[in-house]
Amino acid sequence: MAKDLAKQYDPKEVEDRTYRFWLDGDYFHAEPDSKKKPYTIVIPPPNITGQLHMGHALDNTLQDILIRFKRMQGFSTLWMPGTDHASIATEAKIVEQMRKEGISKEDLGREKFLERAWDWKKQYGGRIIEQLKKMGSSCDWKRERFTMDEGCNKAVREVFVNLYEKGLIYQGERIINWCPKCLTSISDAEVEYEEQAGSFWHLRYPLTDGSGYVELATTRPETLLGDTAVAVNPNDERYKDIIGKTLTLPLVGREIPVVADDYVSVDFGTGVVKITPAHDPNDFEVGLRHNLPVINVLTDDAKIVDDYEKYAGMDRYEARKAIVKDLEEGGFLVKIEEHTHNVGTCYRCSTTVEPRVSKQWFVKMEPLAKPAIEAVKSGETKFIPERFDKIYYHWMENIKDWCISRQLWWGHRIPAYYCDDCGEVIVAKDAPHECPKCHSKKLHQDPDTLDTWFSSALWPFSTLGWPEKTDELDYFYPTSTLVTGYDIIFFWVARMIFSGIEHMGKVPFKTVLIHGLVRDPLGRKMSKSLGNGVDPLEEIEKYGADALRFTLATGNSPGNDMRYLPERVEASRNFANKIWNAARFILMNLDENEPKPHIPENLAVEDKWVISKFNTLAKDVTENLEKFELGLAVQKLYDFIWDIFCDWYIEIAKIRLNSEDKATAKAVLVYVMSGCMKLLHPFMPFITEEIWQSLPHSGESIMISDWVKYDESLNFSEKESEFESIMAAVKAIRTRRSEMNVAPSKKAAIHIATAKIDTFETSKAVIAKLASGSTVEVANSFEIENAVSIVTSDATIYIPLGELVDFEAEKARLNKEKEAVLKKLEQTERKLSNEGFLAKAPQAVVEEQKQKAKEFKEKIALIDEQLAKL
RNA sequence: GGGAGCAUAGCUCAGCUGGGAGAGCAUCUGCCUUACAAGCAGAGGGUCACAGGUUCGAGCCCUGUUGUUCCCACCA
Repeated sequence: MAKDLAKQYDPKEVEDRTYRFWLDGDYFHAEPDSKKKPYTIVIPPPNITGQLHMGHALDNTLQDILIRFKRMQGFSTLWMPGTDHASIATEAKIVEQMRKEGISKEDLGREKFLERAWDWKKQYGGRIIEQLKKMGSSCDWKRERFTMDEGCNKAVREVFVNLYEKGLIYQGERIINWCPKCLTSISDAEVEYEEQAGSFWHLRYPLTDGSGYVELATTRPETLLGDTAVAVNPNDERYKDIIGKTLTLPLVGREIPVVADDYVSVDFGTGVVKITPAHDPNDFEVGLRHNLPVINVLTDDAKIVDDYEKYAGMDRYEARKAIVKDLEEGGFLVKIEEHTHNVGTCYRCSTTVEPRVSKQWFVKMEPLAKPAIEAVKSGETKFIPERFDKIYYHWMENIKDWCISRQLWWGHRIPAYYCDDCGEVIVAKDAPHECPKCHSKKLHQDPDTLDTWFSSALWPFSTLGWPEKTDELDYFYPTSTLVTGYDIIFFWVARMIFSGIEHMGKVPFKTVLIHGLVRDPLGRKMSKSLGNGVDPLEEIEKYGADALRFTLATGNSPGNDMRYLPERVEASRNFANKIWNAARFILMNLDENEPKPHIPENLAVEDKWVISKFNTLAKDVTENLEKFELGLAVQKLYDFIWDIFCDWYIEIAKIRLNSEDKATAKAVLVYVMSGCMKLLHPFMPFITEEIWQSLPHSGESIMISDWVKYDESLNFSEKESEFESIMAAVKAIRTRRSEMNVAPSKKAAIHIATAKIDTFETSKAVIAKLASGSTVEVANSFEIENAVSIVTSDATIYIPLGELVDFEAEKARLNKEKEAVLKKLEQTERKLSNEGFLAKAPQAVVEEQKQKAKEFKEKIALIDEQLAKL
């Protein structure tokens, strides 16, 4: 940053250059260091298919703020980066791409398909990493990982085998959620429920003995083909005598029993439920209890199977229409009601999922969930904000076994092998050469892959080298803070917690900082289909990365959503510009060999005021950051820099820079500016580095400089309040002049009558400069004609503005002012006359009120004095 | 059906353990004051959703109501 700078800050000129400088300096890299304490964050690995969106921008801004803060505090700070293979999302994209070329997965074959997927990874996997760099993210890129790299693969196999051997992974024929479009099973967590308008078809099934009909209602008439029973509540008087009888299934002609089961509620619908064990999770359970056959009537892609000639090949909704029509014609349809109900959809493609019985691999959850609940209850892992505890407990306590096998090719292949001769199942880290039971060499591996979240669950330790015993694992695990959105607590956070406890014996992180979603100005989720997403890269291009980061950090409180408004980025950009210009001003006043930042001797009152305020700021910002109140911290920095430093201190410094005493003022400017850059650095890394480098400094980079520490000896509270008297006078004069429409160019003499002569005498020049005074005189009292009078709590100020003075207006104004003060005095006195208040309120609060009452009374006296003169 | 969040200035939101209501944007007035018009100085604007309660004192704590957003839950 040279001294002859542009009036406006140009982020484009600074950002890439500065980022390269950091990389060249290797400042992002962390090593285990016994002399330092570790601070670790693992990045939520973005999908290789992904492009940076506002959610990433927020998430990574928060992480970078914490990382940079802790790095400056002297921790050995590791931010572990990487990407996720995102099995289902990536596979879907590649299949889609192939479809456009007219090729199917089967055409290509597994091996070729995987080659293609790896090509995709090579081509696009790095894209989002480059985008994260644009944000200024200080990740340790030397340690970048991928969920399907060799180390992670090894960790996955290790975990699978461990859990299998402990009996915590098993294979079973169960009802699972099936996506007919993705053609794979998905876990419960991957199903999203949405309310849909549907119908309730009332049907009647004839009793086989010809004694009548049973009426029931269903939302899915097409599943009738797979009905193997009808159920009623055992206590339902209406149906007591048909329990045990059989019905003839319409259209199919199969005889099915009437069973009694508590699952059926007496007061819903007709009290009769058709049971289709193959296509409904509840029915499946009922089927188990009553030993009912399971008849699958749908294919992989949700078409009717060949067994039902008439409907074979129809898709489930077509079949529904045909079946309803046939039921109607056969006299089995009683009526159709409108009915809204929850329909499960695939979280990736939004297709309605089809519950389906199939053989899958599962993780037994209960034994894993228990210690994971305990870890949060005991405070080993803390959620911020705390309310997410409850959500977590509720999920963990009601968790069902986790279906982990996927009928996909892109992912970690399940390390299970089957003997073609004897059917033995072998689960092993490495492919076995022969069957341990019958020594056959004819083995084949399970074709399925694992749920993407299976490998991300291991991320906090697989990235540190587990299952090897590495120094990194020893030093950086458990990690310190996990930063993520509330939308993936179940998918990821919960699973990392139980995995960490199970495989490492320790929770994976101490704190989980939860943030909300970034929404559009109308409060809607940003989405591709709505087209309301804002591209962070475009915003960076337009306003700079610092402005974007500042916007996302400001006003963001943990767990809450925020709206992204263009005006706010603009305001942030303006703030960056403000800082830039403050720096320009300071630089143009510095000498070639200006000393490094220090606190000089002979501080003036305003110096002590600003230093004391800055000292308090450092304390507040540090405390806020330590409590994860990033939004509060950044707000305080904004207020200090703009209001206290720029609008007051720099303006005052202008006087001093023309005087004898300029060295002190320069030193204070440098000290405070440089310190502000440090405190602001975690939030706005680029501009702060640029400015810090151009100011006198020691060290290579601001990002590895020492954090500002609060220093009790710099707390000048008396000088603060002294200077605040001066500020109050300046503000009061400005307001009066403004009310009277006096141009700032019109200077006027200022006379200050006060008991605090020394205080005001010292700051005469300041008052003259900031309040447009031609001269400033201070005395115990003045007798001045034709003057405007202004009363503050410790002074009466006269400004002879001759012709502008309107005595009637003056009188009215003074009376209005008196009125206002009287009201406040009344409030205060009411408190002070309350015995409860005097007896129970803390002494300090009472004293404060007494002091106020005194000040109000003094001010009223001064006003009365003025009124008497008019 | 269960649970949670939110409701503060025209708009978007802060307000950290209860002690005299804040910011940005927008509006109005006056300023090119030698860092910044992406700026400076000033002004207006709020029954802190509603109703109770606890307390000397409530935007903040408790109860209820209304509105709104979200999460969880297999009533066919």
